Amino acid sequence: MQEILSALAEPNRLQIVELLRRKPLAVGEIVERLGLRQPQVSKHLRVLSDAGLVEVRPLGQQRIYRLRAQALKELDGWLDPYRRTWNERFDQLDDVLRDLKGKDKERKDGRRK
Amino acid sequence: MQEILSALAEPNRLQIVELLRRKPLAVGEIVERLGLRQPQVSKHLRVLSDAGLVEVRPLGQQRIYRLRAQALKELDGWLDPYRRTWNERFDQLDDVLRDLKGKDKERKDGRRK
DNA sequence: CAGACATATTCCTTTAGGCGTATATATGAC
DNA sequence: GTCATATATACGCCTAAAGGAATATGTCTG
Repeated sequence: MQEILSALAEPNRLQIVELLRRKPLAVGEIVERLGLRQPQVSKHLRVLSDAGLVEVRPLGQQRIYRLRAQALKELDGWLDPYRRTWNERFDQLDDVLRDLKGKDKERKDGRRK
Repeated sequence: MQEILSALAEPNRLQIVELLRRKPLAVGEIVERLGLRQPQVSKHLRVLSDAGLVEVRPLGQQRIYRLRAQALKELDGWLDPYRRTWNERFDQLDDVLRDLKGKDKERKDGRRK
């Protein structure tokens, strides 16, 4: 998860991922579409690959990269517990206020849950 | 989006977010639970706040940080187009092979990763 | 007011990572 | 084999950003 997030955190890599959303591409195609230099694209693809976000298949002398759904599903799964939370009451601040003060202080502002 | 991702890419910050998933916390509580030093926690919270991932409310001399659902929803929304894709056929490689070669050569690479 | 507590900010050092250039590796055509 | 093409890797440079220590800011109590 950590690896996935830091892979996506780099702007050019995020662009690559979004490019690959449409369809798998060879390195050279990514190079020309993003206007980056070939070595940087290869390096970024390496990082994305290590993070499990893309996979490669050779086709002649070129390498076709495509997205791996699994990695994105992992990210999606990470969001799961948060989804549950933000549908309930997300402003539990008042509860915490009570926790922190706790010792039956008076509540002069009159706020309640 | 970019900002959200790079904020989450830092391991300690990701931990802070996961801590705050349960309930809002004061800075000092985060410090003791994560075993980090107070200035670093404040700095990380600053980054998270700039990215819109958390918000603060003062409570006496402490500051209560809590998650902002909105930011996570944004991330969730970013995944949307991918969700659609990975439910269909995600392995369009063969299509692309045909596109690139145009003629049907043999297909026996068989190598993985 | 002083003094405590909680948090934020500043300054400095160190490290991680991105970019550019050059080069290495691999495959196909001849 | 040589050459061309496609991609990967290595090396050095440079900037962003993380960590540490000290200090500033802010708030409460007496």
